Amino acid sequence: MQIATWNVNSVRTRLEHVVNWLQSHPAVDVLCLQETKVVDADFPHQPFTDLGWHTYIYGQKSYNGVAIVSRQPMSDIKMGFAAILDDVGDLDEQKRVIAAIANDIRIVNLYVPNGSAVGSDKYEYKLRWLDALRQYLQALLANDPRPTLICGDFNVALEDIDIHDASDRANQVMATDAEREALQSVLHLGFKDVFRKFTAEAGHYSWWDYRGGSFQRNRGWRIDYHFVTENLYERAIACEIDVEPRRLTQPSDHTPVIVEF
DNA sequence: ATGGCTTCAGAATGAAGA
Repeated sequence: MQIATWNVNSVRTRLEHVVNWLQSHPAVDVLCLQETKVVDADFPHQPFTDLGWHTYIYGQKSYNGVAIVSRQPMSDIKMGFAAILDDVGDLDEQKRVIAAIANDIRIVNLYVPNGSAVGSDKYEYKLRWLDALRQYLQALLANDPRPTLICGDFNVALEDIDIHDASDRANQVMATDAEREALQSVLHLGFKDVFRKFTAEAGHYSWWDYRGGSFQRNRGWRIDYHFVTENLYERAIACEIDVEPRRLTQPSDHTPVIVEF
């Protein structure tokens, strides 16, 4: 089984890229999308359903939004933190969480807030959101201990080797100790970075800034992940970043990451 | 260089992304 994650930076703008990619990667069973940037009523279901695929969406106007495209029907679709947590305050106003089950694997598709700038209101929101994610996953695993995968755009580089240049990381959003600690608190529930089962060295990235020729110079960040419970970690046989879509004209600034079990 | 691109929304001296 293959599961992929891809922040497409607008599913409507990237529709042709996404459909072509799925058609050229027939072994991918489930594709988790982030930053769909479209209200549910306007989501372009038809290009997917015409090819026999199933779509599960949780979107909003202009910003954020997550979706899952699956070759087979999925079950137990859960939108937002409120599907699990009682009091989520303002944390579901931005649509960033959708979960479902395929092949007895719980797949949680996430778009973690960016945080804007260290110390800003959005940065504080990001840290608060990650704490809610920890509570959400703790409750989810307690209610249902099946194999679980969380994937998506985490907007945090876990280690210095996940950044092309970490020298100023204390001042850089996605790289600060507080963000790493908040994400590690999530992972301490029992999740492991499956990419690192197969690849130890630096220089592998999933996002490159549109500006300054960052992709051509490979000045990237690895911020898109598959984190899996121990049973899935043992079952994983590959985890790869597919840089090819980043070479296309009018690309997303992120590229897909695929895990295979 | 509070920058450099790109998206959406809607008409901005914009907001947000990362």
